[in-house]
Amino acid sequence: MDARIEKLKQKGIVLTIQRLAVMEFLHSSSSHPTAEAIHTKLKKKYPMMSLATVYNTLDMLKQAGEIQELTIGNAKHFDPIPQSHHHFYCRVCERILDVEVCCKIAKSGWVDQHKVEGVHAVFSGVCSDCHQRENGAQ
Amino acid sequence: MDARIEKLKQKGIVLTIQRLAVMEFLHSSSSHPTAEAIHTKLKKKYPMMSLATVYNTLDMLKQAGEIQELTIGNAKHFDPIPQSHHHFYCRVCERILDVEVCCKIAKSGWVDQHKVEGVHAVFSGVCSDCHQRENGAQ
DNA sequence: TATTATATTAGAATAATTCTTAAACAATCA
DNA sequence: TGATTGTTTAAGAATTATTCTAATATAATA
Repeated sequence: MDARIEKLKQKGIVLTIQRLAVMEFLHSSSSHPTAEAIHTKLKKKYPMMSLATVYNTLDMLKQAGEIQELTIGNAKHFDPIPQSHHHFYCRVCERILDVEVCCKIAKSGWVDQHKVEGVHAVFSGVCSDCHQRENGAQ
Repeated sequence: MDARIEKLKQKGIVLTIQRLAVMEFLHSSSSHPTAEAIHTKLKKKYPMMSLATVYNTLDMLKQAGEIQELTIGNAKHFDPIPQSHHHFYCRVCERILDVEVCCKIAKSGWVDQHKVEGVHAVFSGVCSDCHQRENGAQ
């Protein structure tokens, strides 16, 4: 966490309680929360925390290249890992999880004559936790 | 088009001018328009056409499995091909195009111990048209 | 500590989508 | 064909997610 704070300081970004709280929460969570979810959670600890501040902070972190925004389903989710990677949406627990796979097509640089600069895949199905819960006892 | 109309009739769906217009427009367009874009276009031919009707019709077609909804960027786009396939977003012309590739990872059925039921990839970069325009003359 | 610039809050504003309700329409039946 | 019935439409109200506004609070710096 300290390394991240240092990095933001060097970029000339003012560090506030609210900003640190949003950053810390994002990094402690593995399910890629929405702005609303972040606000709901943080309001318990910091009752004055405004939803607008959560949006502002997320936007600032995005601009600074510290996080990325994912549009999955109907909501915007925030991912503390800014590097491009793929995701898995579990239809049972509705969490969004990181997956570590590499798209060979994107790596080649071309798809159907189009020049590829990036790719984001969202897999969907049943995550390992939910699958184990459903089938493990049998 | 007639086959599609027949299919909807068999599903007990009432066919109206508005619904046919939305269907026809979607199938004639290759760039996966938003509800707003469909409405704007159709209003020229049918001035009474309501945006709510466009949304209703798209929702109905989605429920009927005739189209699919794509959330790409900040907007919802509609795709007349309901079968799962992947897309390419061109950052120059901002169109969304179909690409025909197969994800081997999804095909295997598993990713990082999660059970995969589907996958949707969005490639981004410069489409072949724009790339040719930019580099073709050199 | 005083200054200055930036961030925060609360609530207003906006945009996309959905809901509501009376009127219009399509399908069915007599 | 005409009446009936249930469904769809249009217009605008309502809702939801997000962004903007402006006064106050806070952080960094001198």
